[in-house]
Amino acid sequence: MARYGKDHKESTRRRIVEASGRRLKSDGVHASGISTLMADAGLTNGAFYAHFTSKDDLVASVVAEQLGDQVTTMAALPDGVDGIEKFVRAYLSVAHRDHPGDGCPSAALLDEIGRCDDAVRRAYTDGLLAVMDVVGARLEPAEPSAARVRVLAAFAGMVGTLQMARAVTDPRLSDQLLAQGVRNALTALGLEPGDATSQARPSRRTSP
Amino acid sequence: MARYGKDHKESTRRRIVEASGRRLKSDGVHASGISTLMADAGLTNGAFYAHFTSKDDLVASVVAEQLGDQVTTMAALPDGVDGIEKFVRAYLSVAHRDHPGDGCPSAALLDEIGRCDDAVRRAYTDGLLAVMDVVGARLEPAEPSAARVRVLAAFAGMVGTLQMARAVTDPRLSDQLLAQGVRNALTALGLEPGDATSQARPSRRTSP
DNA sequence: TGTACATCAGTGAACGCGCGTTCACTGATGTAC
DNA sequence: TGTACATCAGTGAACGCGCGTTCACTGATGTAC
Repeated sequence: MARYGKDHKESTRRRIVEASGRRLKSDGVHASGISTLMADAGLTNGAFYAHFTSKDDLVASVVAEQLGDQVTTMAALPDGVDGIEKFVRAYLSVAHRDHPGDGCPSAALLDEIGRCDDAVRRAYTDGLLAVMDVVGARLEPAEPSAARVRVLAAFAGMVGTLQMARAVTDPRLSDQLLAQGVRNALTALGLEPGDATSQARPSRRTSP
Repeated sequence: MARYGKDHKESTRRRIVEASGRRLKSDGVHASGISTLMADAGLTNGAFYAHFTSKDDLVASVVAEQLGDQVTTMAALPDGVDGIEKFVRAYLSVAHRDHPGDGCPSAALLDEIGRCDDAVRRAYTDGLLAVMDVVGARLEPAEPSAARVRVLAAFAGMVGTLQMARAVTDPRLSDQLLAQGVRNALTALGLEPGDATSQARPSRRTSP
C-alpha cells in the first residue's frame, strides 16, 4: 500500500511545520514565502501543496503545533505554583526576547494572527486555551476553568511586554521592562503578596 | 519661490501619512502596498518618492505621528488619575478592539514594528516614551521619570491584551479578557486598592 | 534471488499578479513683464 | 490686465523580483512474480 515507509510523508510534513515555525516567528507571516519555507525544510516549492491546501493552512498547522509544544513544555516544569513562576521568568527573559524564532508564537505573531483567516484564528484560540488550562490546573486544581480568564489576561500581558521589549531600541529600558513585566505577571496571577510589587511602585499607595 | 502655495506639499504629505496610518493598522505593514497607500490618499504610486525616501521612511513617519496623536489625546482627558482610568477603559473597550484602523498603532503593529529597521524602531521608542511620560506626569507629578517603567509595563500589558482580544474567535472570551485586562492594568498602575481586583481572583490570597 | 512494474513524494518551470522603486512626462500653478 | 514662462507636484508606464499556486515530469521506493 504505502510505498515509502508508512510515515515517511507524515515525518516530512512535521519537518516542514517545524522549520516554518522558526521562519514565520523570526520573519513574520507575510514576509515568509513558500519557497523559503520549503527550502528551510530541505525541499522545493512544488512539494508544498502535497502537504497543505494553502499557505493559511500551513500557518494554522504551525500555530496549532507550536501551542501544542507549549503545553508539553509547561508539563515539564516543576509541579504547582513554582513551575508557573519559573515559566513567567523564562518567558520574560533576555534569551527569549533575543530569539523570537525559538520562542513563543503569540509574542512573535499575535497581531498578524489577528489579521489571518478564521481557520488560523480558531487554531490559535483552541491551542491557547489548552495552554491556559494547564496553567489554570496548577493555580486552581479544584476548578481550573475558574482561573481561565485570569491566566489568559496575565499571559496576554506577558505577550505584550515581550513584544515591546523587542521593539524598543534602548537596551536598558528593554531590560527594565522585562523585569517589571515579571512583577506584573506574578501579581496578576495572584502569586506574589502585594508588597513584593511595591518595590517598583513606591508611592501613591493609599490603602496599605 | 514656492509655486503651489507654500504648504501645499506639506499638507499632501500629512494626508498620505494619515491615510497610511489607517491602512497600515488595519492590514499590516507588509500587506499594504505603496500603490494602495497612495490611492487611499487620492494619489498615484509615482508621487510617493517625492514625499518619502522609502516605505520604511513612511512607516517611521506614521509611527511617529500616530504616537504624537496619542499624546494629544491623553492631554485632552480629565486631569490627574481619573483621566488615566478613563484612558485604560477606552483602550480596552469593545470599540477599540473592533476598529484597529482607528486605534492604537502598538496594538495593531507591535510585532511587525519589532521586525522593522532601526529608524522605525527608534521612532517607535521615542514616540512611546513621550506618551508614557504624559501618563507618568499624572501618576507622579513630582518626579515623572520614576513612573516610566511602571507605566510602560502596564501599557505593554494592555497592548498584549487588546491584540489577544482581537485574535481570539470566541466573542465572550474576548469580552472577558478585556474586562480582566482593565483590572490588571489599573493594579499595575497602582490605581486600584488590592481588593477591587479580588473579584476576579477569588482564592489563593495568602496575605489579606 | 532477480527483474519488471506501479506508486507517489518531490522537482522545477510556469501562471498571473503585486511588490518597491525609477523616471520621462504632463499640466496646473504663481511669477514676471 | 493679459500673456509667456519657469516651476514642480503629480502621473502612469516600466524595471526586476518574489509572491501563492498549478502541473507535467522524474526517479527512488516497495511489491509482485
